[in-house]
Amino acid sequence: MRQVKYSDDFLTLAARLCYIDHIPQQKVAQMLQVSQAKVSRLLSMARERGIVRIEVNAYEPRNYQLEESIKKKLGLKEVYVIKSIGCSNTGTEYFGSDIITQTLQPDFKVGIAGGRTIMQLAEGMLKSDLPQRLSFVQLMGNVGSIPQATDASEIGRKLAAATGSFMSLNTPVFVYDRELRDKLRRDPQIKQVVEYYHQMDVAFVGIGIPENSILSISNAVVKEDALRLREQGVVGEICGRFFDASGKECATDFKDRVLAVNLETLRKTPRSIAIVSDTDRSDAIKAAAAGGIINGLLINETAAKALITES
Amino acid sequence: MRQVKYSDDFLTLAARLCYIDHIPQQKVAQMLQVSQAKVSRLLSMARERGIVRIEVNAYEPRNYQLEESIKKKLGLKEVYVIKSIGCSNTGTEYFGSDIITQTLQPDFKVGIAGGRTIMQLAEGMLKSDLPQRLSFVQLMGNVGSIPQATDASEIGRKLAAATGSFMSLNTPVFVYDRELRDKLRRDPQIKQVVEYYHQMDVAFVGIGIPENSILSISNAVVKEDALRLREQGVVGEICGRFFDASGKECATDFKDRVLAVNLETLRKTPRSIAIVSDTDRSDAIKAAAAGGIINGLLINETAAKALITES
DNA sequence: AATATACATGAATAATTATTCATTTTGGAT
DNA sequence: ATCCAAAATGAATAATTATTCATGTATATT
Repeated sequence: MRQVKYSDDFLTLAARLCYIDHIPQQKVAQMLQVSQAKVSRLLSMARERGIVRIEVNAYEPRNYQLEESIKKKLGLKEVYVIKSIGCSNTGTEYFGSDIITQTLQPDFKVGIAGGRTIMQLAEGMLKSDLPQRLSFVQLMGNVGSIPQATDASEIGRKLAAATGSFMSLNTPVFVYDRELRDKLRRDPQIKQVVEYYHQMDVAFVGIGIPENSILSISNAVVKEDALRLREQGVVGEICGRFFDASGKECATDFKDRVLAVNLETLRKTPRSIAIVSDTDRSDAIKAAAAGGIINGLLINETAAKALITES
Repeated sequence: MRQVKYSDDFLTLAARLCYIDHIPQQKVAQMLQVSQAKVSRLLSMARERGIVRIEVNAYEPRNYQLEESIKKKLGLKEVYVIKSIGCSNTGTEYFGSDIITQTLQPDFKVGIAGGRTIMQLAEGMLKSDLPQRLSFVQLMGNVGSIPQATDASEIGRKLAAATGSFMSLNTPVFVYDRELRDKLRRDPQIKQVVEYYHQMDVAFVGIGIPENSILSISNAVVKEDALRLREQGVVGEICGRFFDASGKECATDFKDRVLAVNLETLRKTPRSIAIVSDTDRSDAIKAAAAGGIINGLLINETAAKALITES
């Protein structure tokens, strides 16, 4: 084992010249008779050893006040409102994912829906330190035959690769008719998944509206469908299940053809958390909360304000 | 006046992402929906506002222990030993200049010799915050007809340009014979300079040896001269004046031809400080101290160790 | 309102910093 | 001593950051 090569004194000198006197590394290199590359390395060592400390005031990503308002108004157990910065919500996923990740514990069984918002959440979670041995389970069938990054299966696979396992639901989200749906539900493999739903510690779902969701984007629900759904009293959608203003699943033509966790199961899951980033979901969120489909919400400030302001 | 455009919160966010999470500015720019240039500016603002603080352990450039040893051994009033770092002494001038500059006060009358070491000192001083209205005076004539950066006149001019004024000694350091020297000394302009010497608050001089000094480098003193000087008891040189081990000026053929402050004047100057960076000057330094030609010393650690170790 | 002025902005670019890679050095282990 | 593996090194290069510059925008002043 080689002894420590560089004295604190030497590192302190390099650090002082670069960080206090703002002398470029090239010149410091001349002064110290080493290469610029080494100065860069010395500085990195100095930071590691704590000779250089870069401190930044704490940034508070959450708007606690709004969180409390929403908790109260919608009767939710947990609400996270992520501050919107600039005109974008890009930072939202960054902090949102981190906050959500911190609420997970090793060996948790985690339900995962599909959609853009959940995908972004997952991407952020992968950058955080995920707990060990998480079990992910796919909450809804796949939206099309061509795998999409927004599919619950894709998202679950990636998460599981980082920590733990993944149980997939190998079906489309909507099948042709009720008969096929029922047959699939009797399949042992599918049954196993559905049983697993009852053991979830937490479920992460997106909230859609007839006109705008991953289903409409992929044309699983087209404009005419949306109109009809609205006529049938639909206010929102979770995992391909459409519900009315009271949070009850509506009797639509999709209801008998959907393969996904059912709303009653979500209602019984200890933590059922909706992840929302759009501002046009206020009514859907309220309905889901009213019906107890969700008891938690991760939302950005802009959407949260819309939620509080409207109605 | 425009109001403050960016909230602390926004700057804190940018700073946090860059400095804590180490996300490159380009990506932070996307997250915040601004250009990378702006992120760079935001960070600069954050540092300015104190939202980001970069702290470095204090670097101590001086070796106080050696300073005390040398003070005691040579009976000097002020000694500054600058730590040597790596194999070079480049950092020495950097810190040495700064320390010396801090001992100067506005309106000081400062004597300046020539030579490489003094030149480097001056270069460093120019980078420091010099006090107002310093008067510099040239302690020795010029070494050649072609202006050199190491000439006292060049050094003084530069310093004066930064703060205050400069009085030059418009003569060669060595003239042809005694008669010419004496005539020059009677010249009113020269006399004025010499009179000024008596008012100096501090003098900065280099210390040479016959074989190695700015005089030998410029061939004003050649190898044969050096040999002869050694035979005549010369141990060191300050401002073209050669002295023996007791610090008394030797009766050499240069003595009658030199145009420079005389050693007696230096002896009476409140602060007469030698700047030394080479290790082969130990005997010369001791002699100058013994004779009271200098009462102060700025030296690097390597040379200081040689000084303490030898004899 | 019209104009001037200072400030703000981002694209392009310059400057700086970090990393890669080929080579050398170092400190053991024979 | 001789060899080996690990670590260190700097030149070249890639990546990142800061600055310049041309243009746009807001504020103040006629």
